[in-house]
Amino acid sequence: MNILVCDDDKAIVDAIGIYLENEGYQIFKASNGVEAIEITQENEIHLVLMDIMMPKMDGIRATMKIREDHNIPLIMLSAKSEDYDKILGLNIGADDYITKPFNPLELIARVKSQLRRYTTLGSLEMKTNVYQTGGLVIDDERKVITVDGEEIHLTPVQYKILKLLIANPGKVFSIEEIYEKVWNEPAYNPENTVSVHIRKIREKIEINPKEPKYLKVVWGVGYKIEKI
Amino acid sequence: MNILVCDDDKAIVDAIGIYLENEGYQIFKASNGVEAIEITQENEIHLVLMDIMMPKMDGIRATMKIREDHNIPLIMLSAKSEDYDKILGLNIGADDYITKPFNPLELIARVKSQLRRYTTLGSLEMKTNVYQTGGLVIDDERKVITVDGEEIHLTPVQYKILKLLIANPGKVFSIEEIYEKVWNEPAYNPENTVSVHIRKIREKIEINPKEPKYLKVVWGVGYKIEKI
DNA sequence: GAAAATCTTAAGAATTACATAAAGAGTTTG
DNA sequence: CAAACTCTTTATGTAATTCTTAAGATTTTC
Repeated sequence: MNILVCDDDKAIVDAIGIYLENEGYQIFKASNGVEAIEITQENEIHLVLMDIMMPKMDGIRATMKIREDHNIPLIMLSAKSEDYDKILGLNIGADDYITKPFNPLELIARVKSQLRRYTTLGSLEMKTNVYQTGGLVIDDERKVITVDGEEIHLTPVQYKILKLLIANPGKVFSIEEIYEKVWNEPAYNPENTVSVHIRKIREKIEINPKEPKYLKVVWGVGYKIEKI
Repeated sequence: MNILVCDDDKAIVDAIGIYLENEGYQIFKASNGVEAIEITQENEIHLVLMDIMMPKMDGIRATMKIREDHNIPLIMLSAKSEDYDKILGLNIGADDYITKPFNPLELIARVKSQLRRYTTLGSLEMKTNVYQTGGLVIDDERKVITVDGEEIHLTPVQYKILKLLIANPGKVFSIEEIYEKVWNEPAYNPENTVSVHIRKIREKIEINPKEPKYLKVVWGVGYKIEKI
């Protein structure tokens, strides 16, 4: 995420820059409105922190100018704590207003809040939880499994075992581990039980169960899903 | 635009209500978190103003709960001006934070700022509130359900269940999930209750309830509406 | 290459989850 | 306040899944 920090006081720009870089953001710096506009035009900026009082072009006019072309979140930053300025700033298109001096943690929280809204809006629950290896796909939200595009049906236990394995592709799970993770209880005599389920899963997902392509045994250790 | 104002101090709710109604907004009022959640579920709310300290359920928990289902702008409103609370509020999903006492003009400016962002961003969501799959259509605005053009009648609980499922087509919901989302309370012994309602819904929306076309069971997991 | 260990396969019994019907409790409506 | 409707509970039937048992096949060990 790229953030533009614009203030004529270089010390403030640097300080904010350090806080935000610690959070993993990429920082662009400007010291007046003209520079800020140029930077937004030449780079993909995801959020702007804009001081109001600046030489050349002040933050209010710069904000209006930026808003002509961009819809990114913009937080105003100013020593003026008078309400009139806040209201003006918010009315011309700022998304938030922070008065100096400010608590760095609050600044970061507000930046994150704006970015969260900007990036996740409309995509509430876009996490689809899909695991895949080779032609084997498992959609955990819809509880649907497909092999080479063809939908197959697994029973609940079979599904849980397969999901455990495919969620950690390549990792070998012992029979005890599988039993405990899937059943959520200590394994009593899991060998046969688990192996029967493995068999059933193979019947369904493997073209040739004798030579499994996905669900492989590791002799004396356990089973794994091959990472393809 | 509908705005929910939630505060246990009725005087504040009314005052805010007057300011916002003057701006042309429709106001909904709640005096604690539980009421707030109910209102967001039963009405189309576009913005929430949420106090933090309230009886029954505080604003922090109410915000988290609302965020599970809704992505609308939410402004926190609190006498606590300590930074910690601001940061917490913003981090759990609030879009803004205003400390009491506040300037009404600032409040309005922040409300407008949030709504501007919410409505213009991503051409937001001319949410039609009409869900459809195959010949099954549910118009949540008018609360009307049709199957192949023919209108059918569902009871409130049946309606909520069906809406939950069809709003997330293909997604499987466990019986517990259904119970908790629809009844808004922890599931005590939901199996029978839910399955009876499922039966009733099927009687009404399925041509042949024995072989449901829309409302399918996923064995050992839950129910889903088939995405057609 | 034989013995031991590990894994695979099959089928039926036991268990669990779901479907359905019907009755009683609670709620709303006229 | 009675009728109608809705929701929940109980009981029973049905279908799907899981477990157990046990024999056969494969791999490893000595």
